[in-house]
Amino acid sequence: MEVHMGGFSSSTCDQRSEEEVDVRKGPWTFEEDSLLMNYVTIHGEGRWNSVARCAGLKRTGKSCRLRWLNYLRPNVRRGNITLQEQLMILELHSRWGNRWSKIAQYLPGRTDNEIKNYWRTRVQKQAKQLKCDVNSKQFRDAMRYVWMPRLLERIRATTTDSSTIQPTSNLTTTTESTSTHEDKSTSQVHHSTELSGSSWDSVDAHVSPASDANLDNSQNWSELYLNNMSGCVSGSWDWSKPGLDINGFETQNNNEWIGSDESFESLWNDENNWLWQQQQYDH
DNA sequence: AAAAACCTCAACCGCGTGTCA
DNA sequence: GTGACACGCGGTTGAGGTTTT
Repeated sequence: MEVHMGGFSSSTCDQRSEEEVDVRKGPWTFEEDSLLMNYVTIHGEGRWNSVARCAGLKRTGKSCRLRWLNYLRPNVRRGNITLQEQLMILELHSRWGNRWSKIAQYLPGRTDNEIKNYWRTRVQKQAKQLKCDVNSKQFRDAMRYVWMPRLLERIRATTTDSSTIQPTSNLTTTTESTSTHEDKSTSQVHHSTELSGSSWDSVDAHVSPASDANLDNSQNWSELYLNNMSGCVSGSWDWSKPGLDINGFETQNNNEWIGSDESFESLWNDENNWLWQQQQYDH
């Protein structure tokens, strides 16, 4: 379906749209990237079908939009998902499910596509290895009471300034009282995962998505979030709160993103062992 | 060294929603 | 109110890279 809308309607655009018949698919070339980058830099985002035509690209508007958002857009973060980001993904997914774009709002520079891929390749793989559904209570509990506390500990270990992260004592206790304590797990997990649609909306109203303007605040932003998370996974988090109170994060000082990815793989290996042992124990 | 299996992630697709004439 | 179109989202695919056998 070829669309001829207003927007960037110049004579050259009109001419091109008449000539255009074939649409390119597949990986983008350097030349295409350059064309799109230059055009959007000058004219701005939006009207993607027009962008495709006027920039001289034989691509669909959709394809241009996706390429821009996931790759060319400034401040796109690439590379391994950090421990902090993993933790946030787990937590936010427990609240919102597969609302990737929503989750991505709280991970500056990360795209919904990246988060979605992370979830599918890493998290769902874990569930598969445990032979349980990713949405099952068993797996959710494992995430909340084993995996997330472990992540927090890892984060603490890699954080030079530990003053903003709570002591591990809480976490250790939590880890030791994992899914064998059914009642405790149940009450908390249910609070986090069985919110009604309207509750979700009220959560939205209390949380400020990270914007391009505060990308550089990511360290303190994540640290403050993690402070909340420490309470959350250790059981001291008050689930009756309407949402994450992270509005203030946006006013924090600028700092580099903390943590490293060096223990990323070992974390997963550790986690495999933890979860596997947990499952064996439960059985 | 080569083949097979597995993993990652960029990109596509279909659908729902918003906007505008 | 309705239709056409743009946009955004989530699910899915498959090429290419990596690891295992």
